[in-house]
Amino acid sequence: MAIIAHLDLDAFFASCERVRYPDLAGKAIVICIFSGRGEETGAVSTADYAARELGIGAGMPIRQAKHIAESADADVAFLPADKEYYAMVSERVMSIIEEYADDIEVASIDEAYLDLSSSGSYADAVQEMRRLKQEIKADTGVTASTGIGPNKLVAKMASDQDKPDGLTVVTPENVQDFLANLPVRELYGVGPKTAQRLESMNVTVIGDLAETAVQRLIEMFGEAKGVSLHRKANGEGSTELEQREKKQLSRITTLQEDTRSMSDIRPVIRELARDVHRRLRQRDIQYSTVTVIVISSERKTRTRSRTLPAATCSLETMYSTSEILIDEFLSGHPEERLRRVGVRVGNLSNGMQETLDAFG
DNA sequence: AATGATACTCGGC
DNA sequence: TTACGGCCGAGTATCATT
Repeated sequence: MAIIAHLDLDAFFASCERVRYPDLAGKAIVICIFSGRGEETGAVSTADYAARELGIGAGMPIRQAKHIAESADADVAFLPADKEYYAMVSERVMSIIEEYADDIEVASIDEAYLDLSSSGSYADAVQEMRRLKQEIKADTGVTASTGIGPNKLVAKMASDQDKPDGLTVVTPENVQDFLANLPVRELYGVGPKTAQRLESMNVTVIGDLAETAVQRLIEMFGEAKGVSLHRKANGEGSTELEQREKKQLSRITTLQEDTRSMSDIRPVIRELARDVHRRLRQRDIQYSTVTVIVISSERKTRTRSRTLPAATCSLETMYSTSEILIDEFLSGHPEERLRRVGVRVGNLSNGMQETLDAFG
């Protein structure tokens, strides 16, 4: 039987900064993404646990977070996000994790799954994870919350139970009890909308969901989602770890001011495209879909995309396609001004696309 | 009707 | 009083093809 662990680095970006700047000891840390429009406009990316206690959280406007910090007369450091540095720390952590498992799945910059099946027992898997947590802390200074279970779903939900720096084990015989009393909202894949619809069916905890006839769930949510909810509520999940390949790459930014003028937007789009292109080259990847992301003055996000006849790595194609898509969007929305714009490429394939002219 | 590709939105972090 | 980023993958709607 499979034994799977999930590991989640605690308030990861904030932890990285604490490692880099030991003088921050005693202060709460808030990682910010500044929009560049004003001195302190932007949003919170990560709040460490001390900041969370004050009521500061991810997604919150920086101004609001600062207001909270001032009102509480708390000592809070607001630092700009440095993603490249966090990616370096993440790589070090992931390479430590690799030494502890036959196979790992890097799920994101701060999350990974481990296949610990060869540990033999849950007790041994627990010992392995204790040692792993210690080694990560000793080598990189960051802490992790971990969960162990019979599949990825249970392991991930277990790792959510005790944060920061926790370790929660759910053995196969404990899966039902573990899930039964948790609010449905905590089931991975249940957001506010699904939770509300479940509420209307008098389903409030995962145990209720597990007892609901799958047919009823299908009627409410459709075939795919109904079956998926039923399986998850019953603690069923995949034990297959995947070698994830990036499916898309994007850059998005906030414009200096709201505009619908192509002469303002074009240079920005080009800069974003150049950056996306640089990252594609680094990885020797080609793309065949270009998407532009636009956020209007009213904060409404929309996208327009186009799939090309063939994969390419051309920067010129990325420029021209994104400009056409932006143009089309503006023509279709003559009243709207844009606040933010982004460029995304998808349908990625590994390079090595030899030209086929030998056949032509 | 079934299948797969594409286009677009949503929400987690 | 309000305050508002930059990513990513999953989910869903829609379309083309058979």
